Amino acid sequence: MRYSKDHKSETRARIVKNASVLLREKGANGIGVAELMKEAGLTHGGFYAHFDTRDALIGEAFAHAMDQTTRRWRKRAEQAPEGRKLASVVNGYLTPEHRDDIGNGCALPALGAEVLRANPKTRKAAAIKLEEMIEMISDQMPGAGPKAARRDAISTLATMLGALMLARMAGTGVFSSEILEAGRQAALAVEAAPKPARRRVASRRVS
Amino acid sequence: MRYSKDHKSETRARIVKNASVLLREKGANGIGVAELMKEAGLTHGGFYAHFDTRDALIGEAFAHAMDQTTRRWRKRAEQAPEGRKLASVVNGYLTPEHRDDIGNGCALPALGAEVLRANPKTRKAAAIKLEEMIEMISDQMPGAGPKAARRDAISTLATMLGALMLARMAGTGVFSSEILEAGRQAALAVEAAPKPARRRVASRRVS
DNA sequence: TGTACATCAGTGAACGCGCGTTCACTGATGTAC
DNA sequence: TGTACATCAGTGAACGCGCGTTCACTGATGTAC
Repeated sequence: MRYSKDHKSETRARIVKNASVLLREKGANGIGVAELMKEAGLTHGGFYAHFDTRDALIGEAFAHAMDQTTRRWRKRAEQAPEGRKLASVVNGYLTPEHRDDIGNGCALPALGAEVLRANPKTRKAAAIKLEEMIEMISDQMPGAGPKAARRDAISTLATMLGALMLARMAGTGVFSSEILEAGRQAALAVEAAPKPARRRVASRRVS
Repeated sequence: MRYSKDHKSETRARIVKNASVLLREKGANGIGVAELMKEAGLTHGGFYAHFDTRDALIGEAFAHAMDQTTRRWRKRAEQAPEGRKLASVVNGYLTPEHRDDIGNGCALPALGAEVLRANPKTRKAAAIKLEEMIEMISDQMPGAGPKAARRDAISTLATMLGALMLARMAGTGVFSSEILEAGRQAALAVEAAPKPARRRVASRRVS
């Protein structure tokens, strides 16, 4: 072989990694093959030696972004002392730094709406990875049973993701900081609260 | 005039309204001028008699979607009995019907990520409309002072928006329903809880 | 060891298509007289 | 009332540009002998 043994697979991995950042920043329709290859130090023609279509790369970039997100949470939880694991994830999530770094940040707020417009295979893969994320958070949820832990993991994740999105929409000023803070308090309250038996909510009323 | 007195302004309003639906469904890069005009029963050439550029319409469509969302919440709150106003908004929000109707649904989950990529004027307008939304929810928040009401309004909105996004990512099955239910419980718990003085959360730790 | 050939990651010109935008034109209806 | 003209929302052909994709080619290096 003309290059190092796995030169090609390394190039491919680099393209996917770069694409997952650009995907989060600009959305699936915002990134072009030429730009992607340039980012990897190559020219556009070589793209099809690595991927069948642009869409195939997009799918891989989605998966990469979600896996990266889960991996980051897991690492953060592992490094935190017992009883502070979930708080560590939440506090690392709702920060100005994360708010301002969409490309390297959580896949959910950046790609949640995008993934719905992707092809069925990509959507299915994303749903499975979302399951994994919830399980990961659920594992860090203190007290109560596994059922309550899962339910709280879902709502905590929803609050985190929602607060980050709102904070981004609010810009970078005090309004945005206020949102981050409110989100942190709510997310941390779930685990911190000495839970009274949570009463069942009245049956849903559809408008 | 050849047509009814405000025929042109009605046509214009129709284009904006249709665009705001398509915008939520397909994203800003997913809708073309020709498609938009066809939707309004016209041909593409007439577009520029109504808008300077495609981007100008996108901006108006963003604003329309957000205003429509706020208006819907306000109406729902007004129709609910005292003490059930926020619950009415939450219960109308986290439903399978809303989950499955992105085009006519809340602007936040559909456009939150999109708006960040829009031009500064549109972003600024969105931030102001987000303020209005939070105030609207805050007005329905029972108990506590105005400061706590605002904080709770923000976190409730974050949970609602986040849960709807997660539910959409999860598809339409039991996993998705589970997310809607967990989100509803968490959002309703904020107002339902006989709030003990909520302790301040320990200082933020940035990772 | 040296030489001819094979391999293949990457190059860059070219193609076709979609889309935003322009523009000369249409035709229905209001207005002037 | 009737006729000529003005207005203007909407039409549809055309243009230019960007982008996904194709393809013949390059050139560096491994392999056969």
